[in-house]
Amino acid sequence: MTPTDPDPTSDVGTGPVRDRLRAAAFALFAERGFDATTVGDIAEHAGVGRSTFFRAFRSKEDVVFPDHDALLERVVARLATVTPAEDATAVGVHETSRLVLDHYLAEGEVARTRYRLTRTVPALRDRERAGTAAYQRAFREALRRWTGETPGEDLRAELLAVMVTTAHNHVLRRWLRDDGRSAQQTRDDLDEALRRVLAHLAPEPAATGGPGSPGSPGSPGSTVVVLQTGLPVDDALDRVRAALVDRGEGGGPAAR
Amino acid sequence: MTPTDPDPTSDVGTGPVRDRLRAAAFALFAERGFDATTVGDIAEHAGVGRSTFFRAFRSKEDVVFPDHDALLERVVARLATVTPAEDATAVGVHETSRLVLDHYLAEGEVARTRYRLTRTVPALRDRERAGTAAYQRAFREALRRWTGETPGEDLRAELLAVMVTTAHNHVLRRWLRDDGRSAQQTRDDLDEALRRVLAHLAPEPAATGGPGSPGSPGSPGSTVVVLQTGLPVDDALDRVRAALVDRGEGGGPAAR
DNA sequence: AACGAACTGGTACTCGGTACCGTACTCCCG
DNA sequence: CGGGAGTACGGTACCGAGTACCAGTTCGTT
Repeated sequence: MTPTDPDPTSDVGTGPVRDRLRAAAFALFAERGFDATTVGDIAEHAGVGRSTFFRAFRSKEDVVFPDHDALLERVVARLATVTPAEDATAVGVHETSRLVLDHYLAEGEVARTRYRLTRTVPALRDRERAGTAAYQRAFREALRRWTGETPGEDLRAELLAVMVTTAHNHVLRRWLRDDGRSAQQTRDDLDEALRRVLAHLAPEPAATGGPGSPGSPGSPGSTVVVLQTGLPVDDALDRVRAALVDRGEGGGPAAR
Repeated sequence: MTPTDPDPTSDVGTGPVRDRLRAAAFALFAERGFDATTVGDIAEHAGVGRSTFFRAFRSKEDVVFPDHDALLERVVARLATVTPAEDATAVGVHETSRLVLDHYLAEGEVARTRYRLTRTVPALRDRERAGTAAYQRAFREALRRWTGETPGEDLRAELLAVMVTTAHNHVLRRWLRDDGRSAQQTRDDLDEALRRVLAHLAPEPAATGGPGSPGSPGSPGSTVVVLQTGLPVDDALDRVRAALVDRGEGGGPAAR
């Protein structure tokens, strides 16, 4: 009598109906395109009623983005373990990003099909943007816990978060386009891209060296020195010493 | 007889009807909220028919984002003059970003009202994301012309574009939240934020020391060394020397 | 006066999404 | 074996955004 529809806020749920609906949807999308395919078409093609479709998926677009929420939860959970130590933050962000990449790599051709759709249909494009925005938010909040709440530091957390997701998506898209890059090569690409990005983790990387740019002191992190390539080592060390003494600091190279 | 509806692809067009519609829309949005306001309500409240609304605005959301396209065109036009010289790129990006900021500053309370709406309504949130994505694309293409087409350089253009728009939106949002920051202070904030970002314009700042992480060699740029704070200077220099010799490099601190 | 362009209102339609109702099936407990 | 109770499903009705189309009005021009 009293209908007890299960969990309308989540579209998770395994069942043959759900699979048939997804298969029918992708078949019709490939045949007529996304916009020209109505929900009624999909349901009819799967042999179920229209109501059943909306019970299995929250919306028509959700057929294309099935387990996005679950992955996001895993990301948030992983980032929750990030501690305010620089190294831990770096590896935490790195591993979380790797987690997302591996998810899509495991999807294989499914991910590529979805990519082709998102590149074509504006509605799906927007939907994917919302997804990456959710990831950015997760990374930003995690980084904010480390960088603190000072306005200047606040921007840095936002920049780092956006850089991480951009680097990840860049590498991922390259694989999705299928340029013959293997999964392992793609993972290596992510490692290299994130190394470039996470070098900016150190506090105020733009404030080193040149006179007149003091940079924020304190914060139990590290100092970044930018060296030009091609000079003798001893000469380089002299300048490093001068720069360090000038700022009243000392340190040892952090192994990263 | 034969209907000659003007330019359905653009919603630009000045007229008293359009203004009345916008006024009525914002009044109703403030009163009942965006979702609870139907297009029929807006039209009725403005004293026109429902068809007239869709002739003045492409969609219900377009009432909130009126001249977005025009601003984007100005951005693209300004960025088209960016030349492949480092300094010219920096000032070009800087000035373009400033152009966008000034646009919103000139809007005043209108921009703040829109901001409040976009923070509340998910549909408008998505719409704004699409807008920033368009800006990012414009900056990315402009920067790509400078950084070239090599895959590694490609990522750098994307990172810079996303950093620029993020920094811009960061300071803009701070003003939109109305924390008592004046327009001139906000412009200064943008200057400072963009200085931090555009410092990364230099080629390949990311090859870091540390054993086991080789980093990309070559590339006539600079080397970044991360130092932990709190150690004696001499000890630090020993480690720096070891790291440099290990990589077969030398350098001097770059003034940036 | 005639004519056409531009603007407008109204009607009808499509489609995504929601709410609700009734029903068939299954499982479980007495 | 029989009867609730929960669950999954189909069907219907409805709302609102957006589109297509038609018809009336005004205005300027010849």
